[in-house]
Amino acid sequence: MATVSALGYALLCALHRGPLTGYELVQRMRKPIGYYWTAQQSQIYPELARLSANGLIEHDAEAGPGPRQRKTHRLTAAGREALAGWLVEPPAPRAFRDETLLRTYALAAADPEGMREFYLAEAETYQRRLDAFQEQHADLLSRHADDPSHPQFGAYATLELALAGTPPRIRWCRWMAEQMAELARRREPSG
Amino acid sequence: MATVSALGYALLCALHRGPLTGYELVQRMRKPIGYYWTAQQSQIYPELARLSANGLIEHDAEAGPGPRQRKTHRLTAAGREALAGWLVEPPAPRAFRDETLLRTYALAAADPEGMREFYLAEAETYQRRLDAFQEQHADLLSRHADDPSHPQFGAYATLELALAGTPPRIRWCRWMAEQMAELARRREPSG
DNA sequence: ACCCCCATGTAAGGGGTTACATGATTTA
DNA sequence: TAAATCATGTAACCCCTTACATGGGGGT
Repeated sequence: MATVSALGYALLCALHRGPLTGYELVQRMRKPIGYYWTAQQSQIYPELARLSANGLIEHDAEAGPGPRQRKTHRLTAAGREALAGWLVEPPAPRAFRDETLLRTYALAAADPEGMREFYLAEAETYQRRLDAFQEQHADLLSRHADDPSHPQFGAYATLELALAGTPPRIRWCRWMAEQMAELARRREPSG
Repeated sequence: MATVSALGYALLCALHRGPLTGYELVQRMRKPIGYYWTAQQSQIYPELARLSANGLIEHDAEAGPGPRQRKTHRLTAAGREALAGWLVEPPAPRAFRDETLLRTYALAAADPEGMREFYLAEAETYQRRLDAFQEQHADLLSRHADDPSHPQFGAYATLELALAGTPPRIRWCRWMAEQMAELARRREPSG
């Protein structure tokens, strides 16, 4: 019973709705799958080989356009079982790392006007991300994915969290920009 | 002009309020600094040596309790300058990875009752985290760290974001638990 | 001629985690 | 006597990122 890495489970997750080739998996995992997981091509191919060796996936092979075969991967019964077991396991606590928060912690060592621009730029970044999320959310809603028995409800639900979590972050960035403006005003009262 | 890693800047951030020994840095970075950055002891000591070689920090050495010297590190003028420059740089986009969201994406492959328990456990985890944040927030408030010119305003501000971002996550977990209950009810209408 | 898309794979290097190692002093 | 604390350092391993490599087919 070989252990499976988080990346391995990510691939099983990506395959849970139907077979995909390695190349298709690479495409999907460039844009984050479930809006919160990415992987590189150079990770994916070796991991597919490992999952296959462990009997969690299997593939059909046909002649590809290049020098190598095109393989279409799908979950085996063992793979479906391993996935179902993992899904309900409480996740091991991961270390959060957020460079913006790290900068904020040491903010006293920075120029307030520079930090004001920093937070405004952050707010814009998150605003653009929110716009993209809203677009995809609307698309899934139009396909009635808000029904928990809909096959895409999972993807819809990840967007729900993104839509709930992003606006507070944007408000915080704007609030930080104001605080920095206030600081700059105090330090140089006459300009 | 050697490049400095994110970890290197994290150490400069940790040192921005005054000198610390390697051991003290290890203690602080076990619990996340700024509530969003951690590092292991085995990373910290080599990184301190690199920062020192690059002239960004320097240290006094005295006899320690064990076989090695006790070193107290502080920022140099060059270190303070490097930190101030980095603080206002827009952060390189990092890959988010969230196992909970990954599981949610593939939720259709799981048992609804198992997932309901999963989300309830998640909600409790975040609730406990929120309680701890609120305690520290109250502590910093009692020391008037909500003033942007207060030396601890940065730490206070990181807590502000945590306090704004965590409740939506808890509400989402509870909502997911309800959705899973609804799904279970539909699949087994008579129990 | 050159670049992009399909399609799969390997190599090198950085960053992070877990565990090992030393050894004196304090606490149970 | 056993452990925890102080204090610094090393080794092995895994994961991830960037880049290299092959080679046919289609577009400009």
